[in-house]
Amino acid sequence: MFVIRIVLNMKNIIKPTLLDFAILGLIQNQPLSGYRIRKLFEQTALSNYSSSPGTIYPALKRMEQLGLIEKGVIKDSKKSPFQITSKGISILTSWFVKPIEKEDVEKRIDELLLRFAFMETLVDKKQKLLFLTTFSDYLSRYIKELKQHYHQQANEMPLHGKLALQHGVDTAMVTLKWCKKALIEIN
Amino acid sequence: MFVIRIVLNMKNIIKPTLLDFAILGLIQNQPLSGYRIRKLFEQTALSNYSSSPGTIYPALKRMEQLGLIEKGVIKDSKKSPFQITSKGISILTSWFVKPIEKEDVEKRIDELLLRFAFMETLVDKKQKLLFLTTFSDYLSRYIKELKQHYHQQANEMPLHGKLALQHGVDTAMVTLKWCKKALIEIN
DNA sequence: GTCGACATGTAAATTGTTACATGATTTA
DNA sequence: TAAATCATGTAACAATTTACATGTCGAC
Repeated sequence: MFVIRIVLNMKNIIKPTLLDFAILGLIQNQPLSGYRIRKLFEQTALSNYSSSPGTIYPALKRMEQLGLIEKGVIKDSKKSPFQITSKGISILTSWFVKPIEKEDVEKRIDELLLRFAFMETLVDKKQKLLFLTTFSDYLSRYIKELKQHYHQQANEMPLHGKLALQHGVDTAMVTLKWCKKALIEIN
Repeated sequence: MFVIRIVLNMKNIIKPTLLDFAILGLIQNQPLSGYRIRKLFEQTALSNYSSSPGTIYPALKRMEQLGLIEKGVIKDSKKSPFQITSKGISILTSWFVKPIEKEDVEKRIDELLLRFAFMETLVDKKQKLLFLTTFSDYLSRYIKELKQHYHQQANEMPLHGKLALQHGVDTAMVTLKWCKKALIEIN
């Protein structure tokens, strides 16, 4: 039996990776060369993202082809660092304001933190507050779930399992506290 | 110019992925089918690891070929869940007792927690204590570094940058506290 | 007898890692 | 002038995601 597979590879749907967003976030304010980006990734430790050339340079090429970044020319210099395009800004902004989901809070805290870290200039105060309150709400619910799970299962769980789960609760709680703090600072 | 590239693809050096270790950890005590493993990954939420069939089944095949797991046969049942082999146990154990490095604490906390969560039965108390104390030590140093970084750079940092960094400090500190608690519980 | 859960897989595309390779410029 | 750092890439490989595909079994 023959199956004709129609691939809907819509080129207008751009789905950058976390690494792509991290790069976009870094260059949103000032142009940076691939090398500078790598160094920032190494140093700031904010990132789990690899800074190896085999990661950064292909990513830059990819994003240039997608029109998210472009090579800028600097007078009196042979350097041509990458700068963000308006398309890049719009993609980055829509990442910032994308509604937070349950799963984000349970599995992708890092991504949420990255979004927050870079959203300073591109979104307004209202959006920032919405981000933090939604984040808080999902965190509260998640913590409740974890605690419930703990109390129901604690008897049958091995010690190390309990402790690992406890770590999950602890970090979720401290993140919740952090949200409250951040809400105050933003105001 | 011709270059003869000698590829040292030593087959005796097995480097399982985190997903592999998570699976090994799950089946170390009881055999599980691929499906059961997937469900556990979905439910326990302990894991960021994907539970899609395209992830789990190839991983199981890989590990079976490496001799880390094998299909066990259950009487009165057509099911043949995977069980860990002695080779699997030894690989898993050496992962547990692998010395913790600075980078692990700074970038791979998740992996450390996973190691801890599964090491209960396969390593002795001394190793567990060593694990936690080393973890603590690196965490303390890391927190010091982060705080130093914060105080040096805080003036020039944008608000969101400061807050994100603060979150890093907060979670590192809560993890340190967790280590102390766990040390007491283990004793 | 259909729906949902159980159960296991494959294929293509994408991503990321590791290792190699090269050359310019600065600094000691 | 040698070493270190700046700077940019490629190639081979390994791993993951997404989507497709199939079949069984029990419940209602």
